[in-house]
Amino acid sequence: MKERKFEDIYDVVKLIPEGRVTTYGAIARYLGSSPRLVGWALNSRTDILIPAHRVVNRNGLLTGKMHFATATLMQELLEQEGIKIENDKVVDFQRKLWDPEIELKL
DNA sequence: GTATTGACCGTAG
DNA sequence: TCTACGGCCAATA
Repeated sequence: MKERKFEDIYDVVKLIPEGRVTTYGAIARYLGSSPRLVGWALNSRTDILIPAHRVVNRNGLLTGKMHFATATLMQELLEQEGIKIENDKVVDFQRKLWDPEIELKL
């Protein structure tokens, strides 16, 4: 795979099914890169259509909500998919967690 | 070309 | 338990 890590990140994020969330670290580990690349990729490439609202940090906290059009947009989108948000945090986060390493199994 | 930063994570004190 | 620091890759100034 000669694709850049960026392309891989977008590809993985796009593969996230509705009602599921993933973490920066999970994607980074799956791609063999560092979590910063994931967050930085989304922030620099917001022009690309990707369900970035399904990507949260290790604690299930919506850290990147501030980067969306509105601080509540991320929460609304997640709730729209059936994910409950409480205090800017994903409820049953571990259960809704979608890890590429587990789901894609390499 | 060098320095700093970024939507993070893990370990150490 | 909480706080602080390093690591990783790429982009911007």
